Amino acid sequence: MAGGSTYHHGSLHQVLIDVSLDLIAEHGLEGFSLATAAKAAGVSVAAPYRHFTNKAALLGAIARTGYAQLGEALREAADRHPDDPVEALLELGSAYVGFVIDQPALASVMFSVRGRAPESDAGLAALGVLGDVLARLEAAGRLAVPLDTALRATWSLVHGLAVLHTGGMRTISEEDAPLLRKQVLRPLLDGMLRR
Amino acid sequence: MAGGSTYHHGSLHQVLIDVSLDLIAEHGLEGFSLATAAKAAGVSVAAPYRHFTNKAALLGAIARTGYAQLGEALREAADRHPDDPVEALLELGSAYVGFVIDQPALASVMFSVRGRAPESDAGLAALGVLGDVLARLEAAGRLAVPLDTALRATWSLVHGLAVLHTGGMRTISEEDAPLLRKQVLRPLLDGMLRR
DNA sequence: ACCTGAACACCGTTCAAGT
DNA sequence: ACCTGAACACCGTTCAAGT
Repeated sequence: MAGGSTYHHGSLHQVLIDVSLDLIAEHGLEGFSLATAAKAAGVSVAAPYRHFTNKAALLGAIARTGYAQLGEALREAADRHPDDPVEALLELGSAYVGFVIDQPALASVMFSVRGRAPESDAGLAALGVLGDVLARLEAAGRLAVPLDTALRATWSLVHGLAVLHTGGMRTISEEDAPLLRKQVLRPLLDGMLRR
Repeated sequence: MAGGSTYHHGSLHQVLIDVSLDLIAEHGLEGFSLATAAKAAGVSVAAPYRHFTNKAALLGAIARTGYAQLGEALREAADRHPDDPVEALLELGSAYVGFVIDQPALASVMFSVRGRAPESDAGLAALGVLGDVLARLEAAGRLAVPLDTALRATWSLVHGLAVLHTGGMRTISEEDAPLLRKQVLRPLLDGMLRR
């Protein structure tokens, strides 16, 4: 009772997120339980309910941080080619696939289940980076299809690559990043562009 | 005891598969339990274990039937254009997306979790149809990238379209099948082809 | 957005026992 | 690839009670 008790450590919210990602990395999303997360955080099974309304809310919070990180990664990638939107688009695709491959646990939460995330602000912001690059292409008269179609097509392609990889399908792997660009992203996305 | 007792009805295996798909369609894969499937089939919770080693095995069996159906659908699609592999490829892509959109419960099982299915014979057979069409394109000197790269790229694109749609993202929907072909599949897959 | 302990309903799985 | 009933461990969630 005297002095700085750690009884309320005040950061359980974040601790639960961190600990959950570790557990999901180790046992997969299926094998993840709120009970083990609570135990790993050193609190009772009921404690998480002070910070998240339920298990789905915890996973939703994790997904939102994931989309924030993804958005940052995509923005950095796009900014690497401020005056060449075609290169920026390829960089974006590589970054998307790379993010998912580098953070499979986080990605599994982001991409799991019903409307988990792209509907969140962070999810929309991440997509917005792609939309901006495509808008630049459209402004330059280089889009051969409507902008929103281009967005969905691009997103689908990189999402499919990432998801099949995560699911154990050896699509194009980390070491093959240049191959991914040259043999997949460049030819397919080129098809969407006017020369 | 006399005559045709239905006590052992002998088809519990199939009944469980059917009933499970109904339940998954209604409550999603998350909300699906072996216990409710057993109840819906009119047997005790332990009965399914005579037919499937565990819940994962039941879902695996469902996934395999799904891949068999998908393979059939893809074969039919490809056969619609026996002498035009480019058209066959587009038809294949449409069929893949259409299958997932038409059977979301089945697709959610097929595409869930760890190595559920493409490793199965049925899964490989389904992919084989795509491989055959691409091999015809290669033989005609029309592939601009290696065959296995083309396979993974094509699969990724249609899988991404399907998966984002299932996840609630309005990609290109049922009514937009011609749009899907003209504005997504044709331009992007064209990029993979030599003219 | 405080944490614990106890409780409840539900689920996956096993096992002895019954046809 | 027989089915049931009972049991166990585990999990999500709630709630009264404690700091």
